[in-house]
Amino acid sequence: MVTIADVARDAGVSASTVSYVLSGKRSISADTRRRVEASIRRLGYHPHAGARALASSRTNVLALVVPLRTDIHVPVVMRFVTSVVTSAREHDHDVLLLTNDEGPDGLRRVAASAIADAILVMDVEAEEPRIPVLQSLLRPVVLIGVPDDPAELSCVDLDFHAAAARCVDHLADLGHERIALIGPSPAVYERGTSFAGRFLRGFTGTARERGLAAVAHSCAPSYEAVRECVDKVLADQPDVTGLVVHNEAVLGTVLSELQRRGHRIPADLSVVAVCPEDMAVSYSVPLTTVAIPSDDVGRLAVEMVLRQLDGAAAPEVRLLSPRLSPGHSTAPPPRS
Amino acid sequence: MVTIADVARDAGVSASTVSYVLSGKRSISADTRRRVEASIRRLGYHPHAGARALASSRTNVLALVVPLRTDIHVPVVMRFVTSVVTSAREHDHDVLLLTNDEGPDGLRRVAASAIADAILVMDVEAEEPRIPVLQSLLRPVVLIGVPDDPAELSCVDLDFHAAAARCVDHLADLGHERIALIGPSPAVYERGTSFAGRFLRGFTGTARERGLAAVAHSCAPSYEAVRECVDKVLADQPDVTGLVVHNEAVLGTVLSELQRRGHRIPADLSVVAVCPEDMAVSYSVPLTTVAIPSDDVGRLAVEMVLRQLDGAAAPEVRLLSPRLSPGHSTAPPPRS
DNA sequence: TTGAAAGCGTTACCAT
DNA sequence: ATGGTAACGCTTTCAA
Repeated sequence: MVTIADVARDAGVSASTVSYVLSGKRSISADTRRRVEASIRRLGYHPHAGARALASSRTNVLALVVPLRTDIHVPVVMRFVTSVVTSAREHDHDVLLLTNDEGPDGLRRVAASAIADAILVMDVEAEEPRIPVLQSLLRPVVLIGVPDDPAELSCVDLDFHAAAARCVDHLADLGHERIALIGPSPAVYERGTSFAGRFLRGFTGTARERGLAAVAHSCAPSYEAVRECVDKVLADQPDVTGLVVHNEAVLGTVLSELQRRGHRIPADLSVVAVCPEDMAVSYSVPLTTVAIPSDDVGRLAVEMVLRQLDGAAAPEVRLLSPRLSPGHSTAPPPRS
Repeated sequence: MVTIADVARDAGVSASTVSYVLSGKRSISADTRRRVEASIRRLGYHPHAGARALASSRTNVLALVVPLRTDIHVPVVMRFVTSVVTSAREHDHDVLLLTNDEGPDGLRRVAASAIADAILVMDVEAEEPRIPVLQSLLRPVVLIGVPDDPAELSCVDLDFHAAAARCVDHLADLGHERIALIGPSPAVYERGTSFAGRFLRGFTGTARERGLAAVAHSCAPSYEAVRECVDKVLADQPDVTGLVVHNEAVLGTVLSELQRRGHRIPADLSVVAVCPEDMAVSYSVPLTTVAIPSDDVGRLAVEMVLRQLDGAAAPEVRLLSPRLSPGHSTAPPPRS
């Protein structure tokens, strides 16, 4: 193994000088810097991560807790993961993948063993049970999602309440009076997943404010569930003209099913989808969309947690404003 | 921070004894062991990962290189990832998530910095360009997928050639004479993804052996592509009675599209799907399936790499035998 | 069965 | 602007 001592010898300087060249924590003469950098390249030197961690109490690793649940839409999860990994690498950090099956002990282990410097948590619930553990870790934490009581933990997410409002407003502005929401799987609501409740409240609240008749149903990701759900929507809201779909997993199936039943989009029925931007393009009709900005959220999560590590930031809650991109799936309601 | 010295003092033993209690590398009297373990629990001691890595040159971390591509089906990728993480934890290892955007340097960095002990690589191509780097790392590597020339690297995957043969045999045994394959996205073939070519060769080869007329088409994951692909299949093989779908992303769309066009499954057309087991259950017809055993593959990958780390194993190529689970989507062909 | 002590490769403080 | 040298917390050899 090539060590810092090898580089130092090769460059004719001391080990500490090599270290300082690498960290930039003190000024180095141009000449010395060049020689050291040349030696580093020539020898193919890479600092030993463990030694570094031991000496500096910094691992340059971020732990990311991902959900293993099957009721959450995997492609969406993966977008967040990708964004976090990419952003982390841009800041010279690596990402350790954690799941929840170890429970609180897993978090304690990672934090106490100094395997990672900080923790990012996905799949946050309204009454997030992990908050006490996370607070006890003495390490920066960022939740991707916003619990009812963040309790001094940083959070970042799309403002799902505003996102729902945006959807409803869009439909209301077009003149729709009877609208419906197809939301996430019942399982997602049942365990109180934070974004689902926030969106639902935004939907019903705004509908009430705008004087619209509104119904909401959850929908499991199976063909039968979609059919039942569409049945229920049409039963509860017989002359529905506006539909909000906040469920990436069933979006395609919902659209086919509606078309199968003879509803033309948007002539008979306007549809607004809530999903990552690039997901909305793969359907026959270009959808009117409120985007889930997974890239921004992931990047912000990383930046927030790194700022905390630098001691330069207090915990904060960041809700990203929704943006609605008009497509061809919404139009004024049909005159009846 | 609680150190091994704290535990040693608390238990009235030396630090080395605590270390040996933890590692089990020498015998400890029952009494000492109890006292040490009690102290560990009471103080909440967790060994410092960096210190450990430095002293033992073992990080207990496995690096996993995942594809960021969008042409590969994300839920399938995630199943492998999940399986790897779970298995790794069962063997007291953590998983570091790597992507390919750093290129070969990323692999060198991770290996040379001793951030991870070994590397698992997903999304393997037939002419895998990463093989030279991987060989140069001096660390155990397991490829999840099999390149044309593994060159002394360990590999594990479903035997896709045999899997295709199994599909064709099943249809041939039922009496089908004209069959078709809907394979992965063109992009997957173009970059020579290992499993795609192996499956395709198994398909055409076995069809020839069995004397069946066979056509094969790739299919991008969009509604239009599916329609075109189905068109092409029906044009090239007008009286097709057996269809193999090796493309999780379009499976549902293909089924709907066929039904929309009046093909009853399996009365008019038998369909065999190649996909993870649990994916096959979410359709209206329970599908005849050749399962992609992501759990087994991920677990084996971890076990193989750990065995190499223990020095107890040479590189090996493991191809898992396919298993066909009969569903209600295949039947004898209609009499014409 | 246990203890003492020498590393492991960095960082960062104290000098100069 | 640079060098020397204690840490950092653990593993493992050598001794007893």
